[in-house]
Amino acid sequence: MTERPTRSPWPSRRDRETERMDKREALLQAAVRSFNEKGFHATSLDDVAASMNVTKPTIYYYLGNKDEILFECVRRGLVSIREIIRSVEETGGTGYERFRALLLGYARIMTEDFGMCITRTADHELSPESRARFRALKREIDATIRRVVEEGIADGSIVPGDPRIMTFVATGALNWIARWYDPSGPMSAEEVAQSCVETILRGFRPGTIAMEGTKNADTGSI
Amino acid sequence: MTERPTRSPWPSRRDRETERMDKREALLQAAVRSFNEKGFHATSLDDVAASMNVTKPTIYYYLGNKDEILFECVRRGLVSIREIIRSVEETGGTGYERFRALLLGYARIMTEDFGMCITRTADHELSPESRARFRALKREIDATIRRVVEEGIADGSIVPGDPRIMTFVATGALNWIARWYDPSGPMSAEEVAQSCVETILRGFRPGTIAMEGTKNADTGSI
DNA sequence: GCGGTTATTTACTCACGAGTATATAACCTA
DNA sequence: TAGGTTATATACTCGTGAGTAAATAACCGC
Repeated sequence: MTERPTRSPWPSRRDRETERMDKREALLQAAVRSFNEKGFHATSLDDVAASMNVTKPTIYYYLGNKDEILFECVRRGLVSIREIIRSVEETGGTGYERFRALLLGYARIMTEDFGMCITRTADHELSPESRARFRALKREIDATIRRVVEEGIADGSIVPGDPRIMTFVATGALNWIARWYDPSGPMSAEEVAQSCVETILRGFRPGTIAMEGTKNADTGSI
Repeated sequence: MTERPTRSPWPSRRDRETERMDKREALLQAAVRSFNEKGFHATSLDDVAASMNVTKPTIYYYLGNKDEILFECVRRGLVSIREIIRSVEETGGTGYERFRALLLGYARIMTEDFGMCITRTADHELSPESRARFRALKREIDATIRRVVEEGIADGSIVPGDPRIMTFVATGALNWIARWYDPSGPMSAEEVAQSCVETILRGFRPGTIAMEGTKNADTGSI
């Protein structure tokens, strides 16, 4: 997307570097799509390669072995979540407000390829080393969210309860999006994210006092 | 557990039949445990057999092929859920009351082997035929729960909203139990089930009017 | 247009694990 | 104790797919 003048037939060094990255990205995309669609084990690297009109060794050249590929996929998803959380943490506001913004970001990521890959990937599909890193990242995210819940309870903006369970319930409901959301379905990713988060926060019992709009600007809805 | 007098060394026909069923059950248990722990693909039937001191052909004798075994595991979990739902449907009460009882039963099953297997199993791990039956069962359960939500909204006992999303959020949060619950951890299955359901129903915003006890008798808590 | 680097392919190896044919043991019945 | 049925094991086949060695093509700078 960098604008350059009339393309020379002799690509510059920078072009070649970009091309290399593009190829890498394309292969990773093809891999994550296949992992999500058919599952990690049922995905053969031959097929992934073929889908991009190359052969298996090319995949090894760009991405490494199958375990490294899967780990890179979930890593990206988890890093996205971590970044969302980090940016929310900086905004300030009550625990509840931060929790809400954070869940919204989390939910959006769950509708994307790398995000979906996180919850579709079971720990034991990764090598022991990757698994340890995978778990560590998840634990870190979990701990951060839990802390926000605790702060919300402390400042009275979130209903009291067991923060561990509350975190699992909220993230569990969002993780599940990755298992049922269909981009070609009737709802957009953004609609799904917003309505899921609203439902989680609101609960099922009537009698809640406040009722926030579903589409207020501060959530950055499209 | 059936009490019989001093055991004869010549087993009756009935004993032999029972023994056969016991063996079948034991093998199925061994299989589902391994599926849950190591994943379907990483589980070899040789290992399952070895864990019960037999060899692979014995598994085929009692249980059929790997796909049939997995399907039987998820089938059992789903049938349990269906039965819970059916029994709740008969009790009557407001939509909310039935919804609550139903989620509680659902949550309990999610802490058990066959229940866990449901959410740990991705559709594509099953053969096309089993997958179709798996999906049909899940759809049926989902539709029933959604109907209860709709009835609750209609009778004013459940907060208004999109019943589809509400069902996915509630069941998603409970499905996730199967991914983090550790029987050897600090909380009992019953405690987990109750607190998760409470959290889902209550939501996160302060200001809810009623506050039900977590351990009232009508939920059949242990 | 030569030498070296970068990119990609062909053509393998190798292990693993599902599924099965066949033997055989155990045991029950007549 | 013979003959049949039930239960279990041995010892294989076979496909699949990860991973790699080695050849080769493409291209770049000089």
